[in-house]
Formats: sequence, C-alpha cells, structure tokens
Amino acid sequence: MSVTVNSYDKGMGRWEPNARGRLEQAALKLYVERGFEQTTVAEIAKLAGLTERTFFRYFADKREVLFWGARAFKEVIVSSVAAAPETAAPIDAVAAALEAAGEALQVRRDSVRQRQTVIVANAELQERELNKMGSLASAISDALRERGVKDLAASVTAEAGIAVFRIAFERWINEDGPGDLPQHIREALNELKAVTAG
Amino acid sequence: MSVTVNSYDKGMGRWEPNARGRLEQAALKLYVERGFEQTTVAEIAKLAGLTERTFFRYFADKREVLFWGARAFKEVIVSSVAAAPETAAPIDAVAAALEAAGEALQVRRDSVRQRQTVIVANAELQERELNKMGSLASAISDALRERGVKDLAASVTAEAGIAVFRIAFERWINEDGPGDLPQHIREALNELKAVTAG
DNA sequence: GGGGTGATGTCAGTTACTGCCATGACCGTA
DNA sequence: TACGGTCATGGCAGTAACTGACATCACCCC
Repeated sequence: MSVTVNSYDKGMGRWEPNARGRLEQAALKLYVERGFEQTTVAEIAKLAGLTERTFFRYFADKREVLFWGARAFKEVIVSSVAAAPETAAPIDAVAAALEAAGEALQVRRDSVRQRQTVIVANAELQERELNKMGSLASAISDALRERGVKDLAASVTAEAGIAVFRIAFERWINEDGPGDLPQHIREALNELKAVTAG
Repeated sequence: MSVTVNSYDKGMGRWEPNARGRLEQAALKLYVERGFEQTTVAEIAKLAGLTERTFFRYFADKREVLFWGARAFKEVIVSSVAAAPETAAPIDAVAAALEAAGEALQVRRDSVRQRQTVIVANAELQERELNKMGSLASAISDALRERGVKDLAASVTAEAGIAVFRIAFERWINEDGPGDLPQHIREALNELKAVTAG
C-alpha cells in the first residue's frame, strides 16, 4: 500500500519522483499514528513504496527523517545573522534572526506541533533535537565571529540565544490559540536581560 | 580475563561485589583504548566478568554507562541551589552552585578529561551529554521555582546557567595546565551579563 | 533443613544499520 | 540502432544493540 499518487503520469521516469519526500511523509504519518518506537523502518519504506535499504540511503538513521527539514531553518537563521546591519549588537542580530525564523514556523503551526508531539514522546528524539540545537548554536557562533565578535562573546551570545528560543518555542507550542512566537522570543530575551542585570 | 581482584577473600558473597562499578571501569577502559563504536557490550561484560544481559540490567543502553556518575553531579548542583541564602538572586544562586560543582570536577581533572575525550569523539555520546545537560537545566529550574522564582525567570536563568557552564567547561577542558574552572564560569557569566546589557 | 529472595546466566528473538553485488531504465555517443 | 556508462534502487547476508522469559543457586531467615 503505497502513499504515492497515480504512477502512469506523463514524464514518469523509471522511479516515482521525490523518494526522500515520500519517506518523510510516510515516517511522520506512522510516527504520529503508532509512535516512534512502534514503527519499523521496513514499514515506513513499504508505505513509501521503497525498501528499507533505500531509507538508509537517504537518512543516516531512523530519527534523522524527522530532522531533515531543519536544514532550511538553520540556513535562514545563519544567513539572517550574517545579513544584520553592521552596527547591530550581537545579541540583537541573533534575536532578529530567531524572530524571523519564528515567523516562518508560525505559519506552519499545525505541522510543527504534530512533529513536536512525536518528539516529546520519545527520549531519543529529544536527544537528537538537542543535538540539532547545539549545532545551530555553533553555526550562529561562527556567523557572529565572521562579524568580528570575539570568541567568548560569540559563544555566549549564541548559546543564550538558543536558550531563549527553546524556552519561547516551548511556551508557544503549548499555547492554545495560534499564539505569537516572535513575541514569546522577545519576552524570554527581556527576561534574560532582567535576570542577568546587576 | 576479568578485571576483578582476588576472589577468595573473606566475606565474599556469591558474586563479586560492585558489578556496576566494574562495568563502568571496564567500559571506560575499552572506550578509551578502542573508541566507543569499536567496543561491543559483550566485550565490556566479559572484561567485568559478567554477561551482556547483566550489563543491560544496570545500564539502559551502551551510552548510559558513561553518564551514570553524573547523577551525583546533578544532586550537588540542585541541593546547592536549594541551599543558597534566601536573599540571593536566582542567577547568583545558580552561579554559586555551578562553581561549587566546578570545583568538584577540578580535582578529578584527568579522569574528567579522559571521559570527555571519548564523548567528543562520538556523535551519539554528545547527544546523550546534551540530554543530561537539558535534564540538569530542568532540575535547576525546578529548584528555583521552589525558591519562589516565577516560571519564565526560572527557565531562563537555568538555561542561561547551563549555557554558561558548558562554555566554561569546554574552555577549561581544552586548556593546557590545571586551569581554573570556577574562574572560567565567572568569566563566561560576566560575558553573558555584558552581551545582554542594554 | 526447607522455602523464599535476588543477582546472575542462558537463550531465542526483533530490529536498526551496513557492505556488497545485481538490476535495469535512462542517456549520450558512435 | 546498438552500445556502454550512470545511477537510483533492490536483494541479501551479516553484525550488534536491546528485550523478554525462564533457569540457577548461593544466601538468608524461620
């Protein structure tokens, strides 16, 4: 039972197109329905009309399929930091980048929430998410250094920014209405400034 | 070839004592010698004079054996936060707790460094470490709330504290001499205050 | 001395993940 | 039109992490 559409289309190659996308879709669907642990890679592959072996050609492991989309997110943030006006203070450049990325998430709130539900239900997925966040912090730190920010300041600013984002994201995703992620980010950052003042 | 000592001692029970400790020792030894991935659980168990099955009774997975010792670390920090004078600002309570824990690490610098070498060489172990740090942040956040700190401030302070600690730890572990971890913590915290000021 | 307890062993099974080789439609080129 | 190379995928065997069910047997208590 494949998730793909009609396959007698014009221009069809030897294989259905977008194998990676089909695997992503199939995996998310099954993870949501049965949970991460109760889903085998073989099942995902079958639903996508592929084999287990092919799954592992596209994704390093069973978790990674949920995080492939985060690449774009990272790129948005990094280039936004790099593009901030030269006069902007490091923390402001980071804050602006996070708010911009936050707005991008905002419009896909339902699917983001679905994905997050799967992640919070499984410890291994939370680990992977933290890992991605850490890698994001490193990337931000690098981008800040490119702007001439000194090592320690760059590290601290990037880590603090990520911490702020994580808290804001968690509060936003647990909210009832559509919410306002950028607003949460501003609030958390203000709180950080308050608790570190003095 | 067991790592245990003479087994005809007085007071010997049916089994060699301290199975968990023997497994920890054996695992660290092999992880250092061959690397994490190149070591099988069967080998660890054999070196400790036990079986694979018993390894998994003590540790949830192959990674956890490296992090069991972190429990004590967490307890020190949490109780230190709880024990801070009522008048202390949240960020200062956390900073003091981290410095205290830092001093405890300082005296075991060599073994800490050995363990860290294993961890940085493997992505899965880094994930687990981030996970432990996240759980530590939650625990600190809870301890702050116990002190009457409001939710958002508690989260932000705890996460910022962990970020500061991580940066300080990394700088300390990569240093040549004995170094001064508490000093690094103070410097990183001051930097955080500087970049968030204004 | 007999039964209960608890740490360990044994064994079979599942599944994530990998390496190696095979397949066959596509594409350029002679 | 034939031919040879490319490349996404399939097939298959193997390793090792992890789990559940049951067996063992020294120890302890009554």
